[in-house]
Amino acid sequence: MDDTISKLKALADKNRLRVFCALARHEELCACQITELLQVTGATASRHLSILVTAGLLKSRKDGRWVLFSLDRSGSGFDGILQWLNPEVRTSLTLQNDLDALRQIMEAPREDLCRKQRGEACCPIKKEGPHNE
Amino acid sequence: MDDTISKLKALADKNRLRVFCALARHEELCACQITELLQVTGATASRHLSILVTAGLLKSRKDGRWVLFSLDRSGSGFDGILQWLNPEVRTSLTLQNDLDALRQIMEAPREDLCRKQRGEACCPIKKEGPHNE
DNA sequence: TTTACAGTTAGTCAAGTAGCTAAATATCTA
DNA sequence: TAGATATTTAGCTACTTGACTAACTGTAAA
Repeated sequence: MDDTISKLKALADKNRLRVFCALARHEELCACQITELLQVTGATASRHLSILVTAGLLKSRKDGRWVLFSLDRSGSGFDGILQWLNPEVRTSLTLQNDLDALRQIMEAPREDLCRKQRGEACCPIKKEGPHNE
Repeated sequence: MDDTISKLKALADKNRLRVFCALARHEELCACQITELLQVTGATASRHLSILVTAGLLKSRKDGRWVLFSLDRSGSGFDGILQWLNPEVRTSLTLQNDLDALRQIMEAPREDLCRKQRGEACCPIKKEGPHNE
């Protein structure tokens, strides 16, 4: 039961749900891409990611100096989660905007993306747009 | 999306998850039965119930001086939630114990149950048992 | 072997939340 | 109507959590 509650808690946060849904559409994303998507500090993104990994919802692998995250589909009840959330991904404006943003984030090489993440904004990501729901 | 997060937040609490799972097996329960199940004050139970109702997971109806709660199956993605949680209900010791406790709680008439909920314990509910998981 | 940089961990703060008691709001019964 | 009782609301306290900055740990390139 504690396991289930961990999963629910992990998903019961807007930023973490955004990450999870983004990974339902993109096989793998690195930490800096997720940081860029959420528009939070790298530390904050890292914390969210570790919560999702600990809950058994994501898994990660190292690739040189990058860490790549993806859904961990092995967990029990995982299909139920996806079945529940899939309509959400299709209809939520926030999540749709995320997919648009991700498309642009992934166009830039990761090196460029991360270059000045702890300085000024680096990437010409179109912000704004219909974002209320 | 906020709607989904509300549901996730509502379920991401042990006591509320217990209530939800109890109602997945018993069509209707009144507030005092749930209070007895959770072993918290009536005020605390009421708070949890209102969170579940606000999230659209439960609905309630008045029956005289009692308020009866049941699952609100009309919400989008509700089946996904149940599909996710069903294995949990079958395997969690806590939830199995809850079902045992409920059987006894429902044997007593509600009047007896509630009579001294704000005094000493009223009902011979067998506590203890295998409760670790 | 420096230097740069991707990512994590530690520490802090503000906001949110679960529990309680006490008080308020129905509803039934004598 | 008065009193008992079922539930909710209000107010408090302790704990949790999401955000940040700063410091630390790898890894890769100059």
